[in-house]
Amino acid sequence: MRTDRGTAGSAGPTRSAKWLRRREEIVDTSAKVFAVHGFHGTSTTELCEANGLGKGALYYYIGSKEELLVAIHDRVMDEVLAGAARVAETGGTPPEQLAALGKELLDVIARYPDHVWVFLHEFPALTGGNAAQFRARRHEYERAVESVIAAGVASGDFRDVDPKLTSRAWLGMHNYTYLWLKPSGPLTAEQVAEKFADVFIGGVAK
Amino acid sequence: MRTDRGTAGSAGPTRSAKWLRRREEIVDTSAKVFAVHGFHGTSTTELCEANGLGKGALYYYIGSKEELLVAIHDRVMDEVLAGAARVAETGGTPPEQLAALGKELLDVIARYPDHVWVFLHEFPALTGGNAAQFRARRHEYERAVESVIAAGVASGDFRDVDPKLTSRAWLGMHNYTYLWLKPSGPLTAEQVAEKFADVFIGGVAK
DNA sequence: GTCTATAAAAAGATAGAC
DNA sequence: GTCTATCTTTTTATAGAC
Repeated sequence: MRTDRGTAGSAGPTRSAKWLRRREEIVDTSAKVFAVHGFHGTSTTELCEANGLGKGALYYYIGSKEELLVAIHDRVMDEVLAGAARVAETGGTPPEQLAALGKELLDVIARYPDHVWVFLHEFPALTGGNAAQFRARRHEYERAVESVIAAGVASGDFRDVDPKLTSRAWLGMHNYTYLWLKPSGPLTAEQVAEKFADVFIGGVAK
Repeated sequence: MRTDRGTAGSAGPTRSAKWLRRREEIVDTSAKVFAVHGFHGTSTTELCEANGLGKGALYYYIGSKEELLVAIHDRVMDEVLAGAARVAETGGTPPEQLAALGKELLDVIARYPDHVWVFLHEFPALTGGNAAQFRARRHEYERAVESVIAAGVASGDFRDVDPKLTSRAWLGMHNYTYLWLKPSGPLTAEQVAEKFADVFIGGVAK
């Protein structure tokens, strides 16, 4: 499930476990800086300072600044899609699945606040194939949400709402928590997800 | 209600109506470019091309690139706060007021898609006093939404929900439409607002 | 008002020593 | 692996002609 583009995929040279670990650290630290100053607003010099490295050392781990952005996006999409897969595997009624999707999504947002911030703000900075691959994965997730809502309409659990429009409402409500949801609380991701499910599922219920 | 910082406020020189009109045009055109490439991702050279001006001419209308960003944020906040003021003036029950707030907000998002995109993505690029003033106005609006929800709880129209958390859910659902709501449709802002009100108000109703 | 030319600083990325 | 020095390009902004 985890993507490997730009790390140790079959295209590039094989790297040591130590190199891979250090690279992960660099990605996570850089996400924090990008979340504050933005992708284009962050210089490679700033990245070097944040990571405690010189230019040469930084570029020993990355091929370009954009590669960091790709890794951050992949991290988020890996986690989000894994959550959706767990929900699909567990099954349950459409209302149960929608509630479970909310819990999984807010869990990712709370665990990776910086990565998610970057993901939601800087995706237009991805270029070429990187942008295309990201769009495809984001679309895949959004379609999964839409499907659960459509299933709820079909089962009679939900009113006859428009699945696309309603999934967009649901996504907005949940994604927007990136602005204030923190792992430190006061509310946990699970508590927020439950309150959101009360409102949203109550609002679409027959 | 309209702010004047950086245009023809009492601090700077008085400008002709023609100069002010041209400046507004430049702000609107620049919003379009910022919405695509981001604030830091857009060079002044790009802004010159988009506006059909040379460097010298562009800087005849603006003091700095950030001044454009301020004007874009002010445009959005002016419109959003004016909408909230209209709702407060009209009055009505809390559910009616919340529905009216949704209509007003989506109307702004549909009429100023580029400005709103910039507003939601690039507000961290504002510096110093510009950032502080923006945060205050955004906060003022969010408190207005929160108050209507608190009033609904007090009146018994809504369940005993947490006004802060619930206002955040509402804001997310509505603000997130910036990604897909267009003046060209297929759905109008008003139609979307009605569907959203059905879900949200139904979900918090007693 | 708008232009061209240019200043002065900062950007992303690389080279080569250690 | 990490450093310093540097290359090349691009950046924001200004000067001064017209």
